[in-house]
Amino acid sequence: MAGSGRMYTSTGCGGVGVGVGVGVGDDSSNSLSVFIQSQKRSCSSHSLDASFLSSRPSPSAFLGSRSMMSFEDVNRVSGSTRSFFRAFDHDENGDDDLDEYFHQPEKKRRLTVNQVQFLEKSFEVENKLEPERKIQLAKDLGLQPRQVAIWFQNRRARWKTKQLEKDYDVLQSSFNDLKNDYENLLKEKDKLKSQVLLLTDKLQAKEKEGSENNAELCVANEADQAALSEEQPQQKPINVAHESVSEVEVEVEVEEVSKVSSIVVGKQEDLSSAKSDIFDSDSPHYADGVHSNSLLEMETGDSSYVFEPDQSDLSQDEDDHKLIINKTVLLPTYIFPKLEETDEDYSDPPVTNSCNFGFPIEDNAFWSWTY
DNA sequence: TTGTGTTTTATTGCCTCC
DNA sequence: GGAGGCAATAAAACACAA
Repeated sequence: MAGSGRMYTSTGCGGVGVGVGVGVGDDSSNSLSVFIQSQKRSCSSHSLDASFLSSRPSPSAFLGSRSMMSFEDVNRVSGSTRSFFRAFDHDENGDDDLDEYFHQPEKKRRLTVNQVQFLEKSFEVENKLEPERKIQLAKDLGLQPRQVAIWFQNRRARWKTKQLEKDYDVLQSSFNDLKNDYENLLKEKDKLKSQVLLLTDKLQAKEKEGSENNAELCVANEADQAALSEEQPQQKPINVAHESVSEVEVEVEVEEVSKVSSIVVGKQEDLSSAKSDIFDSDSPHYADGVHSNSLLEMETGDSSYVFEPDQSDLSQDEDDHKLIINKTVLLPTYIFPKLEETDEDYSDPPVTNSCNFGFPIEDNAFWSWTY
């Protein structure tokens, strides 16, 4: 044992190296040697070991036979007899062993099963030890108060370790869950990304087609305008104005599509950063189903991007002028209704609302990350 | 029986609280 | 300043495979 012991005089414990205290209690007539000799005569080697261990006949523990005998039923249930005390099983040199024992420095001895059970129960009630309880427990168990305090201290340390292991397991499993979610969302994102590219190509093709028609219309309008100007020179040509607006709007639409595309496609970094936010998923930020729309508004600067089922018909069998549609509905209908064509079946989600575009509500985190 | 890893008991030094 | 808690550590006791 390294160094000198810390002396706890106030608790009355002897600590290491206090000296052999023999029978100073109410049953002081029972000297240590008498006690041991009687045990040797009446007990098997095991019970001798048990009784001896339970009463902790260490130099510091033998401060009185009262504490020595106060704890009942001290059979040591488990444990081998490989301990130091096996020496007492040999009758022929028992006295020599006793002398040898008491000239040896203090040895550690484990508490009995019953002592430990008693302490465990007490620990369950309260894991901190007030002085009164410590004294009482020490009395009940035939231990030094200091031993009880040390046991509680070590027990608290073990409890803390176990608790940390539990916490670690919980965190580990929740991390794995979130990791799986994240990987699924990445896959989903890639799918959407390719869809956006496809639709952008489509849109550009339509735009090309539209401008060709516009050119034809312009030629026709010029002829009309010439005829009309002859009749009503003051009147402004309505069709021309209409068509010039159409051109502008087509441009606006293309810009908006690329804008939204970049929002969807260019959010790879956001997903990465969202990784670190995963651990804050309790935040209402991620539970807000409307949040995605709000973010989209912020990105586009247009509060009119409310993705509702669009009544506009963008099919090609309509007049080409139908291409020019209010931008408030054009983009969503170009991009999102096509989701129904994907492998994923969103047609019958478990829970949906008007803000999650038909995605299962639990997938809303995706939108929080993407937008 | 022995070597080795684990558990338990105990010590030490530092810190906080009263 | 003393009491008590905690982290780190030592060392004995114990379990178990070879």
